[in-house]
Amino acid sequence: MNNQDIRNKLTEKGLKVTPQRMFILEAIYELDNHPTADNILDYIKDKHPHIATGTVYKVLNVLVENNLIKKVKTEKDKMRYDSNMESHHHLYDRESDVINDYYDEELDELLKTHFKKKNIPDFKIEEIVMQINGKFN
Amino acid sequence: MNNQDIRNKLTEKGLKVTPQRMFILEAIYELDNHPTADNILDYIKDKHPHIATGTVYKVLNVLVENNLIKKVKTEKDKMRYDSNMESHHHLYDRESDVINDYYDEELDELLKTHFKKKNIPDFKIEEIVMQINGKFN
DNA sequence: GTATGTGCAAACTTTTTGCACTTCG
DNA sequence: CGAAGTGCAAAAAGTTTGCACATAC
Repeated sequence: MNNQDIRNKLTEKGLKVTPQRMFILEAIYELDNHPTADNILDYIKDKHPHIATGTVYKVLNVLVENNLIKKVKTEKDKMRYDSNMESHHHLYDRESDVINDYYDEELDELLKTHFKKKNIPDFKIEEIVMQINGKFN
Repeated sequence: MNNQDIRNKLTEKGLKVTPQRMFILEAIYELDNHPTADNILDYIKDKHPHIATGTVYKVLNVLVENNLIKKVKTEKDKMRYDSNMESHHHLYDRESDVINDYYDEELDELLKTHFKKKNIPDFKIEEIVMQINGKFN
């Protein structure tokens, strides 16, 4: 993911390209382990000490609203952000609060078939995210 | 779920039975739609105006640690609590922030079979919770 | 040039903490 | 009686907001 790609992602959504937005998106792609706002702020502050905390939160909200990133919540309090917009699931370790992405096309196919025949009354499915809780070793 | 049942749940875990713990557990069973700490506090304050906010949070944490209830996270800020300890999944509507329980034994069986043959390296699965995002109508 | 974004600090919300007092077993 | 739980108020932690100034297009 180079600078031009990031720039394109913003312009595709009709968002103005600002240095802050570039840094923040870059940070989320770089910090691949579902960073918190704080992680992102730390990462950016090294190179660009003048960015404001409020700006980071505002930009993160704009990015979420424009489907460039996703919010992920764990059982800890902080909100975390996910740059991965493809269909994927999460392996989550309560103890360490680590989230890893999990891809499984066979599983997705299985779910698709299952929910095609098994209709849920009064509910229209848009997306299925499995949270697989357990322990890394 | 009567008072004696609730009392038993506490004693089984070796927890002291206090009025506050009774009210809080009762409230979570009663407020079945995955209440927030605030919902619980409101519900209890009607009958027992002297309960302290700090106590509610402390008790909720004790109940979670002792596997009497679960934390449920959404994309919103507040933590929510689930009295349902059986294996089940969640239907979640982002817009209204409503969570409904979803039971599907056939699905659970499917998942069990799938993950038996599909081993995830370096990870030991303890529990699978599906968050099915979509819209209620 | 103008709409939009940013910096900063203050405020807000949710949750935690410390400590004196109370209660359960 | 002693260990554990509660109330209260203060504060911590995370996030949002308002407004003057700056910048992208």
